[in-house]
Amino acid sequence: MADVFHALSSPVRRKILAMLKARDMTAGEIAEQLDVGKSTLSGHFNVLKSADLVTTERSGTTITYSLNTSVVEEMLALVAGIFGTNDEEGSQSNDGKA
Amino acid sequence: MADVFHALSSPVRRKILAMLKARDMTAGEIAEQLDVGKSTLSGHFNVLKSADLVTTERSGTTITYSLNTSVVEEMLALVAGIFGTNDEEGSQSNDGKA
DNA sequence: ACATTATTTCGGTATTTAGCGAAATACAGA
DNA sequence: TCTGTATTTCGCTAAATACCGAAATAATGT
Repeated sequence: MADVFHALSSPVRRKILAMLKARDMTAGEIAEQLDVGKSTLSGHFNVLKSADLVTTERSGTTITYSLNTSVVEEMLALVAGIFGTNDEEGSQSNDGKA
Repeated sequence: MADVFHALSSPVRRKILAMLKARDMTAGEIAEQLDVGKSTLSGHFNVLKSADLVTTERSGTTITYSLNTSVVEEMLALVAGIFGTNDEEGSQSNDGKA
């Protein structure tokens, strides 16, 4: 999952992850602390979910977000892949432009 | 340096890094293999240099790019900081939006 | 000084991203 | 079913990013 990097490239999203590291939180709680609109937050959550960095659990009307620490392993492996000595990155799919 | 993530978020840039892992290359060599314009490549190189992921060395008219593996350590530390158990990330500077 | 080669900067367009507020959806309780 | 609360989706705008080709810059050799 390469777009973990994209997910991590936003300061707002990194902040969300840092908050989630401390404890699970609902979207509303996070929105309050970050003075960013809830709709904007929702977009960030989608990015984080797509990257599999957070998991959600619904409890009534509220949805609680939790950090998915297991993905980090994959990410570190990916980084090690780029900078390490294996030869897997040649198959990283060309961008297919022109 | 947080924008290492931004630098790594582009598939083209990851590919450049993977190529550079194999051997040092000039901008022209990389441009040939990636079928992306040289001017575009130049932009990517700036991003990679800003993130300190590559170093350059001029030899006559050609500039050779090399991978700067030492930055990876910092990056992994940053990742560990977000997902680990220290409490440093609260100080990640608020985005100063509104 | 001129020509050649390598790389970058410049001007431009198209796509993506972040952000907002308002409306829509989802759920639970009365 | 209606109300209230929580979250997401829907236009929309502004800023950033990627891309190109052409022109400019840098370095070297003649």
